[in-house]
Amino acid sequence: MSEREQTTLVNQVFHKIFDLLLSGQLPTNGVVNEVALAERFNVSRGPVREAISQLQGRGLIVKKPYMRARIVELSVANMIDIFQLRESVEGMSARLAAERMSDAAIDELLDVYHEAHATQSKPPLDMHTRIAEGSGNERIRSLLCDELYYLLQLYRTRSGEIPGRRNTASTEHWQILRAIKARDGQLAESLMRAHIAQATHALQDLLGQDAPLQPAHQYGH
Amino acid sequence: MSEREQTTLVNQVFHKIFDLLLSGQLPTNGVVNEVALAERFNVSRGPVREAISQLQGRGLIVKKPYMRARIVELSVANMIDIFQLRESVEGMSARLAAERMSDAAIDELLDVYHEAHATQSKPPLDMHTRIAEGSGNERIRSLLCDELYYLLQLYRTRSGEIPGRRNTASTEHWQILRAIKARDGQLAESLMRAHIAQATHALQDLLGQDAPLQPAHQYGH
DNA sequence: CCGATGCTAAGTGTCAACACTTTGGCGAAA
DNA sequence: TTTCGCCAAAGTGTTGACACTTAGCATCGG
Repeated sequence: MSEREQTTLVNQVFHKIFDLLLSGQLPTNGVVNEVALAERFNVSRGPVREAISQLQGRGLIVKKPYMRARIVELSVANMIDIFQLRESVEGMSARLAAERMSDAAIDELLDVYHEAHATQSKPPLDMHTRIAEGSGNERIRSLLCDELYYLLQLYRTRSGEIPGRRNTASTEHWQILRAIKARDGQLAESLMRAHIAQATHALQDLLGQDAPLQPAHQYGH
Repeated sequence: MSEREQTTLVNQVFHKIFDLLLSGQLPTNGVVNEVALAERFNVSRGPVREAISQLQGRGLIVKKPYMRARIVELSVANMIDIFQLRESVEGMSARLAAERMSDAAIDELLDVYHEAHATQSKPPLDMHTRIAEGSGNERIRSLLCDELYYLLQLYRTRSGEIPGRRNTASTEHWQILRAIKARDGQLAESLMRAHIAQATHALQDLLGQDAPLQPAHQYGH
């Protein structure tokens, strides 16, 4: 982590702020202070401003003109929104991957899966990433891997995993990969959607009983 | 349109640059010059920088660290990417709208449709926007109405409408609205997806024969 | 005692200047 | 003549200071 790209401060600051978000080390309340961060990183406010702007673009921070920036509410309701979005987009991603990935890439993906399954260490996110890359649709890949990725990561470290998922996820992944290998786009899409919808339902159950970590009001506009 | 919000220069500059993009008045090549724009608008480079950054976030401009920013390639291949993304997301949007919109909102939407159909003037985009708002999923609404909206608008003014669409679009819209009215989420999703997939196929046919306006290479990564 | 009004400090938006990188063209060597 | 490396000019990244807005607090009137 020490040898980041030496390009542009903005990127470095972006990741530093993100690391702070992940470890929960941001000022007691959810507010983000530009000058405080600038001093903390020994840079000017410009890069910090831009980094915050990018974090806003990725939905991690909410900001209105002269109001202070606040880190996004990670309410269950918000996560349901995100999972519904993922359900549709990752479904399409799987379909396209089944139709367009090269045979070599599919085999490599299967190998990676077997390794991960054997050691039980690899996070399942990697498979979703690879499928998105295999979709050949840059717009979809960017949405899943560049935009939503950070939000998901933040949610996972803040709220922990969704209960009772990890067991079933593995077999679901296997089925999806088989569908891709068989070049069955429709099936791959259905399986991927069901895979994510299951997590969504777990979240909806959570929402039914009580808010887990934070209040569940909208962040909305 | 003259009475914009008087908030923050960045927003004004953002829209001014976007208007320039729409009318094709950007320096001969596709490059975007910060200082030139700053002088043109009589503002400093800061706001222009941030506005460009936001345009980059919305995919209208591509930029790497020290390289000049360039306006995005509006190739047919890129548009296919976007339409595939829309197919999945707007499908989900229609499904959620069918399940969650209030009866009053649905009736109002039907009224708007009838008006538009009578005068034949309103752009169909408005219906998609309203359905996205009706989905109750802020993340999806934002993606469709805040991010993709500008790209679509830019493409339409640059490349014109997709041939042979406007006739069939109207009846397709009507079917989708009926499905929503009937609270049939599955049907609404299928119809919406078919509606957009049809446009996608028209684009793919275009891609098959010749690139219409601009070369069709990837804007990649 | 409680609520509204004006004030002060903190924070954000904007600006102009400085530092670094790229780009395109010129000249020297092969 | 062609190619490689250097150099100036243009453009982007970064900085610190200034202008404006908001949030919290004290004071005042009810």
